[in-house]
Amino acid sequence: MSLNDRKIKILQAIINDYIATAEPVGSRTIAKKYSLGISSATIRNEMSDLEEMGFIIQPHASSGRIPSDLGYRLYVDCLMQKKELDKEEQLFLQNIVSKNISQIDYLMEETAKAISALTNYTTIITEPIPIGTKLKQIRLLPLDQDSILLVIATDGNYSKNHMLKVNYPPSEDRIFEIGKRINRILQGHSWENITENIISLLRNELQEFSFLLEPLLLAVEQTIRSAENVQFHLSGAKNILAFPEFSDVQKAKSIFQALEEKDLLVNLLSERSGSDLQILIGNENSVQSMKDCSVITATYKLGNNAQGTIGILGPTRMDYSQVISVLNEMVQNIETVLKNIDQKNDS
Amino acid sequence: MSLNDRKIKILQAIINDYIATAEPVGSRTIAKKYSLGISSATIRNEMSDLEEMGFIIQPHASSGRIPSDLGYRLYVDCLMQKKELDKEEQLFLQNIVSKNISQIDYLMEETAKAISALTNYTTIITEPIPIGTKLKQIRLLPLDQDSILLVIATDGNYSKNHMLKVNYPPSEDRIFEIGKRINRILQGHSWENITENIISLLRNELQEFSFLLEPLLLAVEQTIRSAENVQFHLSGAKNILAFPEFSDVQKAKSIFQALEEKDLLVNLLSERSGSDLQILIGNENSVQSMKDCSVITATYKLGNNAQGTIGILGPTRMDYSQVISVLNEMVQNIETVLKNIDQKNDS
DNA sequence: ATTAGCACTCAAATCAATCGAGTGCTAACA
DNA sequence: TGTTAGCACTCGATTGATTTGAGTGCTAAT
Repeated sequence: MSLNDRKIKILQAIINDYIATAEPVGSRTIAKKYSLGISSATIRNEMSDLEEMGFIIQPHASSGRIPSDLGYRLYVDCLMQKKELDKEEQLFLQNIVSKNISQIDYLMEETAKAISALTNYTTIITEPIPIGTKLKQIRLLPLDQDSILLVIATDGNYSKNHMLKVNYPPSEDRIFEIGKRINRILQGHSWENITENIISLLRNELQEFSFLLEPLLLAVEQTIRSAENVQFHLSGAKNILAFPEFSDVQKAKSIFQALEEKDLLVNLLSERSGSDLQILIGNENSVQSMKDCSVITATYKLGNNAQGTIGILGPTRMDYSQVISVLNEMVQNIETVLKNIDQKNDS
Repeated sequence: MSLNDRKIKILQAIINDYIATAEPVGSRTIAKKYSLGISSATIRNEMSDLEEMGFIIQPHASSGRIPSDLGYRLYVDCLMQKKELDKEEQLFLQNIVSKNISQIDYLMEETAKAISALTNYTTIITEPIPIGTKLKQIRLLPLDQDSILLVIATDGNYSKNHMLKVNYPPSEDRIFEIGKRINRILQGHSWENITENIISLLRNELQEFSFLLEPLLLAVEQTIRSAENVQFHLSGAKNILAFPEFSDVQKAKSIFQALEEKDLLVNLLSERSGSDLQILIGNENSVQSMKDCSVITATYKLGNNAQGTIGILGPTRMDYSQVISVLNEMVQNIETVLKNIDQKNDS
């Protein structure tokens, strides 16, 4: 018994139909809707073979067939035809990137929103930055009579501001000056690097403004920690409720549950096989409560060894070809922009 | 027929029981669980009266009673006893605030998370800032050979950074210098205020770095827009799925739908009657799909005329007294910290 | 005024009957 | 030998009848 051409056509018909309707597909349906030139009886015979080979499943004895994980796997690996995004969709995605170049966390947040809006699936993006992040610039800017804005920028195009309140503020020039000194001392250091030694250096430099020391260190720690943290963006979780396979609240809830566990999702996105585009179908992913879901992940590279992952999560009968084109398009957009930045940095 | 003491005791029992179980409450249940010293028959008579007065409803002829919106209203206005948070909960909430003073958007995000974690309801926070936001400080910081960090701070303790990429960067000193000039020109202006006139001033000052002009203006616009935008934080939406009243996926979905419409929620939170704490029960709120929900909102004042709102959304049978204590505690925490800041600013 | 007692109501659970989409198998056919 | 018409069969889903039980309202006795 071999996977001849006809069997493949039938399998493809089943998968297409099931992706569209979420209902088990019967032989008569295929005979009528897809003009394969053979009768439903013949199709039945072939389907029986396909089931024996493990590509399709009969949920119960007198129902139609649905694709198995293996069936989807074959589909994804061999049968699926690439879909081109139309101009409108391409522009939509390109716009998201080009409008948010200057702030990477906004970019990722908007990317997640855009993808889930376009696909109606759930989007998860991780934005990892290598550990050992170093301080690049620290500045103090006078704002009010008694507020100072502390700006901390680190490796990896990351920056964060902190508002410091002071009762007896130094003059503007002094503030700049103090900022410069702090910068001179801390620049280039990672958090682990900031020893008692450096702290006492700071204390010396700050002199009469020693009350700034504590909030300063706190802010530095927070900034580095949050730069080193896997930044994480999730969007479109509610889309899950739209799929009939999750019309059981219990199922929906267990997925929402999983979606709130950041560590679990980070793991899910990093289950990878070196390939840029990875497709995990049903039980292939390790999260038990998501065995009816597929996750398609793509990595985008920020140059060096920093890379992030975009994952799209939907029911196993998701529209793989659409998702893949969206991912490809988006990764390409992001990489074009970020490589651009990186090349410049390397020069 | 008057609302005598006994009727009130019975109503209270019904509401307490229904809040706990989400099941219609019968006369026998009350007779057994709450030792009111009267028989179920008497309770039945009283319940009949309470129904006639509109405080309770019989979902169908032979079922127990559930509180009506009016019943909850009476409960909330008169019957409910205040609940004190325990030390642990207080500390938990205080910590959230004290750990996030320096960045207001983080503070609100974390506040929303904390409240929904503590109450198991859904939390919505708006953080409105009066329009006509003015630029307070603009600075350029050299970062790399070819990246410049543009820092823009506005009224209302708001600031945002933007990464600028340049091919032929000026020297560090020049960068500072240009930043200062830009600052001198733009400081104190609102977006509407930036006329052609000012732009040409800028163009003059920038001279050979005129290529900075466009990204600069774009960043200024973005920052002001996002400062003036009602910042918005939503957390714990998935909690909705845990309540039996929303075990119908359709209902859950329609609520999730509403929760994604920012404008609608902003309206919901601003439906107010001047009072600091507002409770909208069931149909009292204007959103049709949320007629089975109650929303409790509290305003926190940032001094002057800037104020934000924290809203907690749950089923009408939510634990009003818990939610109110959490809100009071949190508003107090936030105001203490922010008033502190504001007093200093006014000095 | 309260309560025991009882008839009554109605949603929910249970069960049987029916329906129909779909299958597998067989025999006939090209 | 591969294909197909035909038919018996399967089983989930739907429908309807029946039972159950929590709860009520009313009445008459206390």
